[in-house]
Amino acid sequence: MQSRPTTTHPRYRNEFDATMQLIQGKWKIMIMYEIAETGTSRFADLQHHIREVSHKTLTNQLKELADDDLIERHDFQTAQPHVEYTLTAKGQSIIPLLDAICDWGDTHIDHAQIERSLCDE
Amino acid sequence: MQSRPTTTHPRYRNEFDATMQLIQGKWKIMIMYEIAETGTSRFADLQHHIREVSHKTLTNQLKELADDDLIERHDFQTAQPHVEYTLTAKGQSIIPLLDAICDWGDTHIDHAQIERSLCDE
DNA sequence: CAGTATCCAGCACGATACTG
DNA sequence: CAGTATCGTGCTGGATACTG
Repeated sequence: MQSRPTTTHPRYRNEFDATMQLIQGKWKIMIMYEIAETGTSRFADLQHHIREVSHKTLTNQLKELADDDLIERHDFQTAQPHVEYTLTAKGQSIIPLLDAICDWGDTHIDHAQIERSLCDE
Repeated sequence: MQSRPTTTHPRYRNEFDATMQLIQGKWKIMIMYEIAETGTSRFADLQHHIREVSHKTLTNQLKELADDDLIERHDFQTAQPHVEYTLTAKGQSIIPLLDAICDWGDTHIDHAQIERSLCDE
């Protein structure tokens, strides 16, 4: 029904809600982290580093991250499909925030309840 | 009362996941903010300040915040029910993080898409 | 006033299979 | 390799009604 998000009414209740919407997917942060670490990642790379994510969900979250302008999708248009993902400026600007989230968890949450550490790497 | 099973197998994938789980409810941040501003809030106060939240959901999220030791529930045990909520030390420690989330949204998200500003208050 | 119980809609995510 | 499409399930949160 509704076509474009041009002059649509607000999609977020407040700034917090807005930020949360962008990073709330089950694997979005890990995807961002992975791309940030390597500089650029292909679809298969992400699949290998984030073992538990399903194919479909990885696709979806990459699409949402791209739609929200946090990552950029480069399609090399070759015979053998070749797509690379990188962080946008906006995406890079949010990394320190993700670090802060990681650090708070590291400091205030019982390590016994945490499967695998991320921040300390 | 109800104490959750003391099974110690990890409930969180990593620190980020852990932190997110605590603040991920639709109204949790607004609840935290409201309590932080006033110092202490009653159930009805929260209902009045966060108009859109349903009764049941407010109850649930307060319970989860309390279970996660972010807020504390004081029951005055009087004839007329009287319960007050305050932030725990852990709860107060997360406020700067919430501010950071708010600030990032304020800086990087189009204000036209945001219904009501929270950070600037 | 504060909390519980029940039922229900939406959606996020997974499993699987198919495409170029 | 990268991406669709389809189907199913579990969880979150809303509506409503009842309790002390």
